[in-house]
Amino acid sequence: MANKVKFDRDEVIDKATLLFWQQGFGGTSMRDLQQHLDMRPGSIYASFGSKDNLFKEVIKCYGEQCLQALDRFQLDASGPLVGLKNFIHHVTLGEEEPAQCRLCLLAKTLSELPAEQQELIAAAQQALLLVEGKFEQILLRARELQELSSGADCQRLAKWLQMQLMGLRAYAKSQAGKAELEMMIDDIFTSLKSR
Amino acid sequence: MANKVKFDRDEVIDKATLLFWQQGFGGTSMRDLQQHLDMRPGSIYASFGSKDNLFKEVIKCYGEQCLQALDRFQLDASGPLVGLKNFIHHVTLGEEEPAQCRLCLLAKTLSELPAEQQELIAAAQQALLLVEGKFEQILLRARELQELSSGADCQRLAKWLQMQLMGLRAYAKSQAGKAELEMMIDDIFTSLKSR
DNA sequence: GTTGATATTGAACGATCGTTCAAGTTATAT
DNA sequence: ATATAACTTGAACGATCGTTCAATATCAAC
Repeated sequence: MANKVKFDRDEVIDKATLLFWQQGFGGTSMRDLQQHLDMRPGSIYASFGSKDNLFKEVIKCYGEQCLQALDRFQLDASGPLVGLKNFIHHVTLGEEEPAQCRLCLLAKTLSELPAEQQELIAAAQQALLLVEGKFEQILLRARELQELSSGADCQRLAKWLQMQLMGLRAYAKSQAGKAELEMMIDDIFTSLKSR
Repeated sequence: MANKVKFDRDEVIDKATLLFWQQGFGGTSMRDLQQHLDMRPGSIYASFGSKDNLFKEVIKCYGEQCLQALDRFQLDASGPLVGLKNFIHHVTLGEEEPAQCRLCLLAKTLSELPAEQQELIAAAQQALLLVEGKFEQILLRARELQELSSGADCQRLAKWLQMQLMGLRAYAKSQAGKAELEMMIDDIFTSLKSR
């Protein structure tokens, strides 16, 4: 059934995502990609056009997968805030991914790219906005279910949460203490509820 | 008085810091440095040994300058927490530095470097630890002056503050809204005091 | 089986990377 | 003035960068 000639685009993008995530955009060479994707340069360029374009697709897929993961954690949890907390646990302390991937790829991208790479920066910012929007949706649902006070400004809380998550994941790279991260996650939700 | 032959080491390191800060370690080539430092490769290598070593000195100086800035803001402020807040205002919203420098160079370095660059990573982590220690000192003084509750765990609060600052500066790169950042800084100090 | 379209291959391009070093320049001491 | 030490210069090295393209392999259609 599987087409042996034309590669599986999704699988290739997943592998590229992992590489870029671990090594950054600038730190990942086309030769790295050739090796890990098991593709020759001509094939990569025929399919994606350029390293920039491949990365743009990676960013887009990564953002979509974040949204999907948020939805998945919502379905599996007893309430919106619990689902949110499980998601945060997963991205900061989850162990299936390599250690280099504790940082959000989108934040890492914004941190790394110079101002000239306008298109890639915009792609990462756009993906982050979508995640923030999903946060807001979830928080709105939490407010409806009275997990948050009825006066909570969910848009503001979503921004706050996004900022917290960026800080948490950056801090995880500087001080790996698992127990401290757990405490901080608890603190984040405590401060979230008291607004 | 000034020696015309031997360059001013501090000035050179400051210029290198700015370059690395704006472009990252990997994104800054020796030729970039040669141009901005107005030094030829031989001179740079005679003085610093390698790009890695130059960067290690940059990291060290940057960390020390952070500590000095924290002290300076303490002296200029009416109280410890006000000085801390002014410092945070300065690093997230200060306009003398280029926009690319909103991120902490140390956090940016940890985000960018691959695991193989063990020495540089350790240098950045060490500098971050010193900053966190200074935070703790300041918070302890705030507790003595009853700006914090007598039961406040200042070591934990220092970690919390470090994490907040990383998040704030990362978020500043994704959503530049100045008013939102102001609000978030207020929120950080509100949550700080209520512990 | 032959044909035409489509996809893959890998050698090669010019540019740029971090780094080296022999030659040249400048300051100091006699 | 001259010798010595200290420092700077810039061409050049091999490696690697992102990318191209003519040659080759594989597919579907007749």
